[in-house]
Amino acid sequence: MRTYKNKNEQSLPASRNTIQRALVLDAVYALHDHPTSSEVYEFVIGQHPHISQATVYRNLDVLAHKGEIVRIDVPGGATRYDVISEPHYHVRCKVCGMIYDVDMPYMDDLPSQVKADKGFEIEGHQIMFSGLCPTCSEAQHASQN
Amino acid sequence: MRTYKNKNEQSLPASRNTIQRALVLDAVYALHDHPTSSEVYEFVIGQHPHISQATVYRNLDVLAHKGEIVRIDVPGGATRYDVISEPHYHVRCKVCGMIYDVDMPYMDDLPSQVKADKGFEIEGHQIMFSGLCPTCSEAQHASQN
DNA sequence: ATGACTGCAAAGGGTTTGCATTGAA
DNA sequence: TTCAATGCAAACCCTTTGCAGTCAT
Repeated sequence: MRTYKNKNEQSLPASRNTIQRALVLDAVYALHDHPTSSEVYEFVIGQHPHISQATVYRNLDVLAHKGEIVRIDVPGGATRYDVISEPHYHVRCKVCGMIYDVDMPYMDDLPSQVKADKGFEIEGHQIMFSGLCPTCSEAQHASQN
Repeated sequence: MRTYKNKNEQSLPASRNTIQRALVLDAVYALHDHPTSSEVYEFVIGQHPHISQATVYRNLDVLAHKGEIVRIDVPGGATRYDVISEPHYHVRCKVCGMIYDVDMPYMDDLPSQVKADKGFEIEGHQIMFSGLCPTCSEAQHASQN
């Protein structure tokens, strides 16, 4: 079972190493493909049947705030989580909603290209491409006879 | 009252010019600052008290599909709508959730920079910056004594 | 006359919250 | 001993849907 580490102890309340939290962290690593909160829940249920959904959601949130995992807020869809890795962008299939990583250099300097005329302090950015995944693209062509 | 025009008649069912639809279109133009669905609803209620929420939501969807307005799916927040304009990017204030336009060139060629090794057909992209708006930034500094 | 559109209310998906209890430190 | 974390259920926000009645064409 993955050991829990608190990277940002300064600003966050003391945390405890509970079985539930470790299982949630494990699940995100085990599922690795941007699981949604409920996919994490379903996975954890398999190992710890009495865990409640609220605990899973709370722990995903706590782990994301601590920097143990990354939260991906999906426009118009369920929140997904990812393991820590190099910053990168995502594509979302319009049809099935699946999220994939995109092979493209990360633009660290993008925020600096924004003319901050309004006094907005820009901290980060996300790029979400949209399109058709190979599976759905195929299905669509097939259904057109 | 704004006149309703159907730009994509080929693929969509015949549509009718109802008072409700015109009011919804008007509201998006009147509010102009990326109103959420419910902000549009609240606005329209002022002029047509008996309109139902479902009608407003349905019309926003219809108008977006017809290309009369633009839908902005906000990660982790309510859907917003915008008038038609040049494609552009947005910043979202982490604290108040308000969306602002960003003054930065639109990168038409961005999808072409993605290595389409997986057979993904990329059609579009959205960039959402995140940060602190001037108002919330000020409030935060003030609260730190 | 037809069927797109409306209003209403109910249901839906995803997430959060209140609260009494438990358990890691 | 303490208070962060848990489990449960209910509440929450935003959105969609079913359906009978309406009205633009």
